[in-house]
Amino acid sequence: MSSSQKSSTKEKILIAAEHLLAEHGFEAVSLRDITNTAEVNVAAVNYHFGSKEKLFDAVQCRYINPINEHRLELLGDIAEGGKTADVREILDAFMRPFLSMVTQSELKEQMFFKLMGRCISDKHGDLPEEALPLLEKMAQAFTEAMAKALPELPIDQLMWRLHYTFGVMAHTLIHADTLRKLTNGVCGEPDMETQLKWMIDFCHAGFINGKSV
Amino acid sequence: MSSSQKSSTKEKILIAAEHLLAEHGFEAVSLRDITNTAEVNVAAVNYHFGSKEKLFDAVQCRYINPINEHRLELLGDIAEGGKTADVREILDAFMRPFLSMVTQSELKEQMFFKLMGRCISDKHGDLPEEALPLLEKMAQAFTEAMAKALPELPIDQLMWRLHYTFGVMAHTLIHADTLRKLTNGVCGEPDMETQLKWMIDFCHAGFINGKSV
DNA sequence: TTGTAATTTAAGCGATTGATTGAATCATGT
DNA sequence: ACATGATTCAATCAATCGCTTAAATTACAA
Repeated sequence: MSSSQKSSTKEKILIAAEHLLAEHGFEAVSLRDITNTAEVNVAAVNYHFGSKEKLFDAVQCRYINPINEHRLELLGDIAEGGKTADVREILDAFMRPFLSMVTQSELKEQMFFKLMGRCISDKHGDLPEEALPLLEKMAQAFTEAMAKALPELPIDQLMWRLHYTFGVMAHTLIHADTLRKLTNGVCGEPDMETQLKWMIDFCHAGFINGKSV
Repeated sequence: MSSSQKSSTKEKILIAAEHLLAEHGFEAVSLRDITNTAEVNVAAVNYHFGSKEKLFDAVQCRYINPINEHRLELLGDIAEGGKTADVREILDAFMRPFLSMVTQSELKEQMFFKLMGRCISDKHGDLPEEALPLLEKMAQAFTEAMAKALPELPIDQLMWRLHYTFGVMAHTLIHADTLRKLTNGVCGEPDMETQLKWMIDFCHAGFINGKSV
């Protein structure tokens, strides 16, 4: 029963897939790459998941759905009683669940970030069906909260800025180590909390854009 | 001699590859996808380019190198005589060459943006060798210019903010139409100049982050 | 026109892809 | 011990992958 006792074939596949998809992306990994890493038979994937595509869906849903639930939960907390949430609080509620989730996953920090970044950027955005309803609900809730916090900002600009925020997160998650290599380490190794603060600072400034907080 | 007269096999391949790579990404397109679209023989790719990988390199270099040259040129203009360039000017010099290039390419606007975005995000950053020296020169020049414009900003934070700026651009380029679909058109259809201004506004605010301009 | 090089073509190479099969093995309850 | 269902296995499928070959075709200079 204990998960640490021995991992089932299904979990071994999931874990191997997570690592390989994070490292090489969704298009570049074959079933045999995964089953060799997981040290299981090729047929096990189709037995346990039905197809390669459904395995990928499972990998994505494993973290995306809990993260979006956590986002809605945090947003609900800061907006309780109908009070208007602060822009910074909203951005924090949007980004922080990634950091909470990384401690729960069995993936190394960087691996987890890259995997999440790929869920956003790879496969030109076709997330699994099981993730879409919650995702849209989350997107709508954050759009509304942000519109309430910035009532003067036109809705189209607001949406594009949310889009930019998504871009900052995705690019940072995927290419963090690329930046480290490119700059010979000058960019430092900020811990997760610092990384989060910097991203929120950047996007917060971009959202309020000169106006007073 | 005239390019409009008839396109050579080599150019037909390049054009087909540009469209398909923009639409589906670098990992998901096969040689036969390209040659079928271009209406040429499969062997033509290896005859004219040497390999699939070198064809992809050629597709990327076709626009990336001129864009980076244009960036350095614009940055040189605004920093001439040793004067310190403004943050907004630097961001403009960084982003604008994309817009200048789209009018020169034979690709539709959205296609071109998606292709450029994929050059940044796909293949976990392994750009062709022929593009790297100029890219690094450009990156260093913009880092220095930005450091001069924001002397109080620690170098590591500055680099991360440049990284965020890259993310805003890449994500916007690739997923512009995704946003349009997701929001049922509420996000509008801003023209290129507006799109550029909005991105620069967002990143500019993120860079100066509350400090006076 | 003839000779030579450049280009295009159809056919096929070995390797790998996702998926399937039926038999072997394992686990579990009676 | 036996039966039953769940799981794993080696073997193999057709399809597609990037790439190569040798012959046919074209372009062009002498």
